Amino acid sequence: MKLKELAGELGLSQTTVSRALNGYPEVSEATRQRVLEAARRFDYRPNVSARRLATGRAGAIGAVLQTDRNLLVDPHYVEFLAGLGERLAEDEIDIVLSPAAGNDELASYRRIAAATRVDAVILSSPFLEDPRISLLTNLGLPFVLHGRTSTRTPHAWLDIDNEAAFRHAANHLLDLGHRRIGLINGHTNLTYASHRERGFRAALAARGIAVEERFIAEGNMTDEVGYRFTERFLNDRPSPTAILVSSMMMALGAFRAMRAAGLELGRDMSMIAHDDVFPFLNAGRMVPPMSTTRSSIRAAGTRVAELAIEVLNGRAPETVHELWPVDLVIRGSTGPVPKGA
Amino acid sequence: MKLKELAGELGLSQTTVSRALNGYPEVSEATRQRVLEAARRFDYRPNVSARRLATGRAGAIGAVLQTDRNLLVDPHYVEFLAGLGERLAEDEIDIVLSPAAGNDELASYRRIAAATRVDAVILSSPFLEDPRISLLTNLGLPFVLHGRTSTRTPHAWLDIDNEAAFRHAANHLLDLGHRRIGLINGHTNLTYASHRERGFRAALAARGIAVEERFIAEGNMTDEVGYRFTERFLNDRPSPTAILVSSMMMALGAFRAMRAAGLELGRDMSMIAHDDVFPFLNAGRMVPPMSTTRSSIRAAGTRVAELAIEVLNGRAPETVHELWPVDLVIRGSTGPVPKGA
DNA sequence: GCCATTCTTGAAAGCGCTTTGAATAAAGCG
DNA sequence: CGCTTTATTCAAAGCGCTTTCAAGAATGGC
Repeated sequence: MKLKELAGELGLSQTTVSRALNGYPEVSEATRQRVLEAARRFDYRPNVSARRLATGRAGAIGAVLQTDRNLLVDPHYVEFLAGLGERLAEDEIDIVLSPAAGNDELASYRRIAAATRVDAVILSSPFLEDPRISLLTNLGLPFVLHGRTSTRTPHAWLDIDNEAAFRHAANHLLDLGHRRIGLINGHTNLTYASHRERGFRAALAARGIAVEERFIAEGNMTDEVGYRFTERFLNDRPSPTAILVSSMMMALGAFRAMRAAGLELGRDMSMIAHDDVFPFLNAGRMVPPMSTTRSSIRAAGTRVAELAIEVLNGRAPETVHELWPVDLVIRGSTGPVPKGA
Repeated sequence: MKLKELAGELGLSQTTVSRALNGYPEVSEATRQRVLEAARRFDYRPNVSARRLATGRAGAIGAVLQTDRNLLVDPHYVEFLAGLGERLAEDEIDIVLSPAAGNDELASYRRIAAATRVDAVILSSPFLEDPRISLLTNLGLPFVLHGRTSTRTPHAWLDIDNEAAFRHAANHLLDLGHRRIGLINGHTNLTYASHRERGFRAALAARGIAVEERFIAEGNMTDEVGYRFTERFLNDRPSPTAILVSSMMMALGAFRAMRAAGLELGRDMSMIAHDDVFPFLNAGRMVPPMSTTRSSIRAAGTRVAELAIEVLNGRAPETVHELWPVDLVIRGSTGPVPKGA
């Protein structure tokens, strides 16, 4: 069933039917109802390609899957995508995934822009200096960034307040009496990791406590990396009495390392981890329950989708800035400094 | 730069230019070269929507993102997607992601079929009884299944030989003298998990060894679940001297649990885990190196993409069946039964 | 009751590409 | 050399939808 046929059935022109279906105002209400009813009855579905050709819109938003940069082909990103997709589906916008080999990443954005298969793209996990921003701006391909960069080019972004989150977390540990605090972070060329480190340092500095550089580590946000850094910290005497960790994955590894060292989390050592709120990884149900800085990455995805839609509808990208506060959730993995430590 | 303009520049018709670019034989080699050169020079990019409209193909393949079923929004699936996308990109086929709420999953496939935005879909992690197969068959939407079902409806699939993999793994443990062997599996309503259990049971049965049901467990393939089951196994005396584990994630948890119980992996206890070959989780570099049943899920994605393309090009889906053998890689996490166990 | 508005509707012209059917030029054959 | 094949090229007709431009019908003001 195509538009022409439907129009034929109704004894109307394609024009009118098209308008009725797409909610244009210059159609009488009676006609619109008649058209909608018929469309339902004949199960009419507009041909997407035809519509896209006619409107010049792709009806899709792009996301790049970093197949090489391990870091991003990870649960954090998937959760974010889930949120994104949920919202886009409401507006019948597809999310098309472009896998990109890490080294020619920019080339892949160029390809995306040239191919005109998407109306906008979503950027994630930016670097402090991220060439994608100016590239896309120059290419004229609309985008919304999840995170921030130090780039001056104005653009749309949504981010969580990583700096404040880690400042508060560190403050909490300081309040508990901890003085040797470790930080297991993501790679600090990534903005969020850099912001977290900044927050961490700020908290210590505010109390005149020197940061011990050997207790600051960065790496992929995986269990394994969490394990190794924690192990290293613990072999270094005097070792930290508390650590701040950038992801729950890393926290799992850290936890393992503590266990392996015969330490009990929450008693012998404290830990606060950043929790992106994965459905399959409940910080509150762990043993002991994990103290976290918490912000749903899925919710961020949903909102980013919304912002992208607004931008496509004409909202000026440079007016789109959202900075979300982050909850600090104190549970059993944090406690006072053990005696004699 | 559009086709018409390019043709104008060349003094050729659109027809000829189109054919030259698309590799049709009825163009002289000289002309083809001239056209290709000009296309490069003018950076000509065909408009995808136009091409899709003209060819009647969506130029996209669908994949459903289970946003509710925790299980699938997971690293395994992402790896698979990465492989899929890599291959599809070569043929300029988009992969469009549809997030689906778990309960109305079938509805979302119906929507996809109705929307005609994709030429085919990819199915993953099927259940033994999976209604999607007959649904899609009835809807006439081509698909390739990664995995198998017990459904009789003929269709295209690619799977790894999970049964043989776990049979071999169990056999290896039996050869080492183990008699109490545990199995930590994914949910057995999923085919692959069911096949693995079957392989496991077959191996024991072949040697006349009774399976101890309390050492068979299934759950989400996460670190946490691996931890809990292993802990449970170890508290049950006599406890298993070896376990078979369905994913590396679970294996990490199992490892943690052993550590916590003061057991050394590879000496006090043996473990073989299934390794989907994640770039960020190297079984060989763990301590001790993990013995695994190994099969790259990314490679499977690549091949599934290829098969999907073949199906779209006319290959009969019922002729598309691939069963991949699985490597058994013995490393340090397996050893003989400890004395006195 | 007349003319200017405001509503509704339609014919037709694209959107940029592929593909059919035809025409022309070159080549092959006896 | 005349005629059939074969190799190249092209004009034009879609693909199914949106949208411009125009026109007819209905409404309103005076």
